[in-house]
Amino acid sequence: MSILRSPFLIAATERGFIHQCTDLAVLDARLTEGRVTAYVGYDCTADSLHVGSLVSIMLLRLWQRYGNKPIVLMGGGTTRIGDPSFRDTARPLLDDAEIARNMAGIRKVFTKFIAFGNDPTDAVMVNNADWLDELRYIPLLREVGRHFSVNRMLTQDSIRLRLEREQPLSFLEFNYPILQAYDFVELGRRFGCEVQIGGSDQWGNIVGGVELGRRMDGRILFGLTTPLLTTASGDKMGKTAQGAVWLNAERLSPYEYWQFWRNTEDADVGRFLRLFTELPRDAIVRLENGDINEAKKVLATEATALCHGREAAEAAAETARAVFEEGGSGDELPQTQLSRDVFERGIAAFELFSRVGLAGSNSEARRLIRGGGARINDAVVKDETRVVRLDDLGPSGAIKLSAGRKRHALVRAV
RNA sequence: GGAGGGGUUGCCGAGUGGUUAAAGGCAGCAGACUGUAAAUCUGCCGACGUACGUCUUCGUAGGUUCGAAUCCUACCCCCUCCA
Repeated sequence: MSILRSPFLIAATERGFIHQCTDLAVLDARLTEGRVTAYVGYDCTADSLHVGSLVSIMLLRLWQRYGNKPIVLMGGGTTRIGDPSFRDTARPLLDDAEIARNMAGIRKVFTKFIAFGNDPTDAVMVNNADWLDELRYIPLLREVGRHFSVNRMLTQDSIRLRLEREQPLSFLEFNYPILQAYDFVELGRRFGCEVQIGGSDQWGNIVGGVELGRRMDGRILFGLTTPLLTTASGDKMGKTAQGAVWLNAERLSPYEYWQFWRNTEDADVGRFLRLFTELPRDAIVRLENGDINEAKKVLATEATALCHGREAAEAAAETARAVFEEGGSGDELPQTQLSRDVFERGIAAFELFSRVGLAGSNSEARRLIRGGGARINDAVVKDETRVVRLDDLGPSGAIKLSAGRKRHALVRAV
């Protein structure tokens, strides 16, 4: 990584986006010549993406900001196969309806981060089902399959580890890398796409595409991978109390998203500011050298603004301030509405916690309360059968429930 | 098709007739300490029930037994080797 000249690669490197590149020097030269097209592919395994995908999304955004063209590839076809990379078990087979539904959800995420349209640097979104579905078997084997060495495929880490652990690998899954490689070739032909961006776990698949492009079309293609995101303590990033950190507001509210970033480990703050916000370098350096908790708030608000809009981010920040710094409450807390007669009749505390989702079951709610972790209107609940009634409603007409110090929710009677 | 090995609670992994809702580890939740951080310590960690308790779970379906994750039968799935 000596002397980079292209502004994009300089910025990407500086901000920590680059893990590996098939040929950094040549790509750098290529980027100084003019606009280049790159793609990232996403399989439609869920109806939203989560922060694990965010690094590549942010890199694609950076790519666009520096005057290059992004392609977002929806894996409508490859999702029907399932990427076996670094997994011990096959993905559950999704039917076409689910894939379509998931694709619609993922699409929404991208419009927040990438500008689509018809200008030269506007992004386009394509679906690999458009070409993969039409492939015929024998021609595919003859034109594409002959370029792949099974020996080599078996030695790729992404596959080898599965075999070494004696976990089943179906022929269906084994074909995934071939189809992903073919995607790259196809995008080269259709859009002049020269670069594939992906997570470091995609390295093998990406290199497969680069080589296939050279063999089939004599094209020079590039692969660029982003680092796998782990926290400073070594955990895979993106897990929270409720599960994955989704980018879709329907699955994870902006407030909860903000909270996720607010709880970043100290040691990760600088790294995350570079990757997940667009603050200039000197601003980040200033934050790093200042109050770490203030820096986390900035990180949370900036990252949330990119994903959910500035307004939602400010609202989340304000609620967080009210809740955590004043011990109060705020509009952005998760809210549940229960019918008024529930409170007229009275509802046991454990049931209430379970109903609003602060506990996964009545039993879990009981344990939470027995362990002293539950509070109603900031008062510790000592008896799990304590009955909650209308007069527990505060002046705002809501009851504030807390599970632990960080998880809060509001209940309203309607 | 043949031979051998294996399928245990979110994951890994003990357990070969009762005291086993099932060791241990990881993950998770809560408490303490803090700073909505990390590390550490403590408790919890199938469901339902105020509780004595009840129900469901050890690939599936039957069976033996007072009693089975543990024994028997059939079936399904996975791995390895052979054909």
